[in-house]
Amino acid sequence: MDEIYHAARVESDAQSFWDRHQCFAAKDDPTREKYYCLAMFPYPSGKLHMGHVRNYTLGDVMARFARLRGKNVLQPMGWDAFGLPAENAAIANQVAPAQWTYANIDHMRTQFKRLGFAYDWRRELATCTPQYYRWEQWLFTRLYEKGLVYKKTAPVNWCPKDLTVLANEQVIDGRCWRCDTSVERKEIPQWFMRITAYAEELLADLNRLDGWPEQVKTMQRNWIGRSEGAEVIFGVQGKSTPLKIFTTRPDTLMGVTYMAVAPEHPLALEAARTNVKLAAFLAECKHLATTEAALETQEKRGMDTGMQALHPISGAALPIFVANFVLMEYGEGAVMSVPAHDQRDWEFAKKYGLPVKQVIRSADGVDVNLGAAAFTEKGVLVDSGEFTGIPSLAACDAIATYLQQRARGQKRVNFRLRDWGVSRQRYWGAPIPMINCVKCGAVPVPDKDLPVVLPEGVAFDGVGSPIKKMPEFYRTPCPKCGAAAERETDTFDTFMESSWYFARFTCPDNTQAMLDERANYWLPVDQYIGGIEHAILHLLYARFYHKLMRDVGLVKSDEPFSHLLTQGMVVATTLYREGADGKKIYVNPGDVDVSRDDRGRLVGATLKADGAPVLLGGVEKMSKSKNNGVDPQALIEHYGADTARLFTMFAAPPEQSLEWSDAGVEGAARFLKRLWKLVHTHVSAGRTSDGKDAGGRAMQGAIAEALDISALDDTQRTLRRTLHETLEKVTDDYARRRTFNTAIASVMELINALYKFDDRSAQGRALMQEALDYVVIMLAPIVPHISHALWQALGHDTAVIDARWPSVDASALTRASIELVVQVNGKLRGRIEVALDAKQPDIEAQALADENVRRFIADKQIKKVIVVPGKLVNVVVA
RNA sequence: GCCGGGAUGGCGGAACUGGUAGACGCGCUGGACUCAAAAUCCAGUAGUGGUGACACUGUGGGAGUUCGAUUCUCCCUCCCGGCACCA
Repeated sequence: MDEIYHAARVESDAQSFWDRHQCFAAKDDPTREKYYCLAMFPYPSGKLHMGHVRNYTLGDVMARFARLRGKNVLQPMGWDAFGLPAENAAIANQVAPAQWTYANIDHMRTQFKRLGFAYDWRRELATCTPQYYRWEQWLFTRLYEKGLVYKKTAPVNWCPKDLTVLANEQVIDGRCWRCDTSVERKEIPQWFMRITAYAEELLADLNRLDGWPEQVKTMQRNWIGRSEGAEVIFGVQGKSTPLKIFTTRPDTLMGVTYMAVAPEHPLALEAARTNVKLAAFLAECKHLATTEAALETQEKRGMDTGMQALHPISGAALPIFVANFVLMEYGEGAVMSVPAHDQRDWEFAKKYGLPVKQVIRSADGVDVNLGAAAFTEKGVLVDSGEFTGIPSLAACDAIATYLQQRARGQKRVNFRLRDWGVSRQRYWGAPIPMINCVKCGAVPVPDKDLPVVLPEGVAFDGVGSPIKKMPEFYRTPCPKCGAAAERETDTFDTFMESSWYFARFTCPDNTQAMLDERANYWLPVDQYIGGIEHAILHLLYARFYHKLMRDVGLVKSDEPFSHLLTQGMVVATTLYREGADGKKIYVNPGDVDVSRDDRGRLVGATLKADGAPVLLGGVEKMSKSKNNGVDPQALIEHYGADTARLFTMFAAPPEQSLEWSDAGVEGAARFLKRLWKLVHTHVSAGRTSDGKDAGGRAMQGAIAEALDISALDDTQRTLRRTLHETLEKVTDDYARRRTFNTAIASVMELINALYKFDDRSAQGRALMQEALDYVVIMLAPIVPHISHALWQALGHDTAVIDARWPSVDASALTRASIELVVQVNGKLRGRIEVALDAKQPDIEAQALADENVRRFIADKQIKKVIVVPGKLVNVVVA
């Protein structure tokens, strides 16, 4: 064993050992308990950033821990390879998206390997290959046959100057990010997946996901947004088509004073044909991005259409307004407005001078002041005809029943969840396998013609998708009638690929089917790890997809991920300069020199290239678009993979967001050096007699004699108790709490204790051997390379990855006495040492005898004494 | 705007079920070793007062529950994530 720790050598040795022995090639083995550990696969953006290192180290730690506990582990890796950044890179660098993507994958794969992750690389997949996306196309056509896929118009962000569809990310303050033109909403036909058909099940099954964080389940519940209420049908004066709405408060129906419809609603469009001012208002409403945030924070505005709705019970005529906050794709594109009992309606009514009619009073008789705000609580109905005097809850039922009997409405459950729009008017994605025939309509591509391959060698001019200008791609005969037809040139949302990759990893080599029986051995994923930013969209779509695959007979389980760990984001300060047009040009933290105040806070930064200052933005998620990712490459090259892994695990608990700073890495490196030195000192003290090597040659055999627990002295016994207490804590931290930072801290404490334990006796060395063996195993999931080397140095014939996690020796944990804290009125005043089995009166007496405690009690009267066994005594005085 | 989180020394964080606030690490200060530096080792390190034992204050701000609150409840401030076309 070398005296000095050489990370680079140790790491390449360990990695070539794992390679040589195919250590991480997962084999289906129904006789063994399987453990499928998966970290969300990366988008190949170019190079790894710190968020990746954190994410994949977490996964690797859990996979390696499971292996030490005897599980049959699968841990694969692949690439979420379709997406917008490849198109941006294509425009910026004149390189085809495919070429750019594959080059990034190659680079990032090398970086992954350098970090020593225990992946089964034989299963690697990239979603941009036809071998992968053909099955997604295949499933889509199955779902079309089942009626779970349909086409309808939906709005997109449209730049009228560039004549192109923009992603939400490309709309900045309502304007196109390239040309600054005000963006418009444009309705175009798009494909949808009927996720709403699974809304009830997606909601209900959250209750069975015991291994998921409560906050994620809450977010998904709120997103699905199940609400009970009623559908109400209002007549429209002079029209045959009624106005249908949904409300969660049918009890307030008698308080409706006006109706509000979306700017795209047929009634609005009709009214605008003869009303110039209204037409102008509708045009203005188009200049709004498609995001809900933009919708909810804009000024609420409206305009009277001049049309009248007819109240379904009273028959009263109600004005119909167009309102910019009502959206066509939510529900029916229309709402009933009750200003007295809904705050948004109240504000709108105040603004436009509409009547406010109270129909609910508070149940406890407190006066309601509608001059100040709406009264939104439930209560008792007033001024509501035959429903007057009924409490809200009962009134909801009564009114719904009344409406149903007259065919003017009914009880209904409504979901906030909307169907999933999967069409993208972009190039770098999986082609949607549909053909549009003038005669037959939309026709799915037959199985024998799949996959529909995306042409890769394309020229990219930045305006629209290249395949929309390639007749050789889109011209094709109709599979049904044979007439000339056109392929769909839109591609799938990239969430499609990431919704089923976890299943494909179980059988990536199958060229005949999407999945096979192997999926049922490995699925569901036992541990899924990924950023909290995916709490809703990705995780909900993946759950939906899993149920779709189940219902076409591909998998047997109901849910894809039994345990979920949502890692906090790695965040960093953003740095930028303002361009000539006022737009922010983001600068990478690696390209600047920073200055800090004496408290270590960032106060300024200058660009290395020109020495001139750059501006400080907020602290945000590390991302490509904000250019605030920290490149871990230099860190790995300088200190090694183990130090990088150790530091990212030590810096914060996994679920917490982590603001990156380079400080502290040194401490992780120092710890590994101390560990190495400790083992080296122990090993170089020589082998036991049965080790038989006085000449210092490499050899097999024990380094220390067998441990005889009964022969230990007090100091040795104390150390052994510390060792087993540490093992107990670390095991719990790994298995239950997943707080690897505290596990590392405990091992650091143990190492500090081992440094102080200077005992060259035979039993002292035997104890040191046990301690070092355990330390190496406890650290092996986090720093696998150095552990590999140290395990061998400690005289083991087998590799540490094949070791078994040790068990706590309960007998080592016993102690004769315990320290209790003594408080007076809740403040710490003393400590006492009591026997483990001490009785309460004896403990009280001992506590009251403490000198400092008596000082604080003085002549005051003792009201009571609280004894918390094993913890403390609190004396309460008057 | 809505939904979900977060805030603890100079810094990252610990305190797991309401029971010793600040484990572990970084940084800093002093010392040892060295011609010197680096590395390493030892000691100290929340603030204020005190030579000291120790005392008082202290977990974003305000109120409350409790013998006892970083932890539970209510209100507020700021920060972060998501909001359906970034992934």
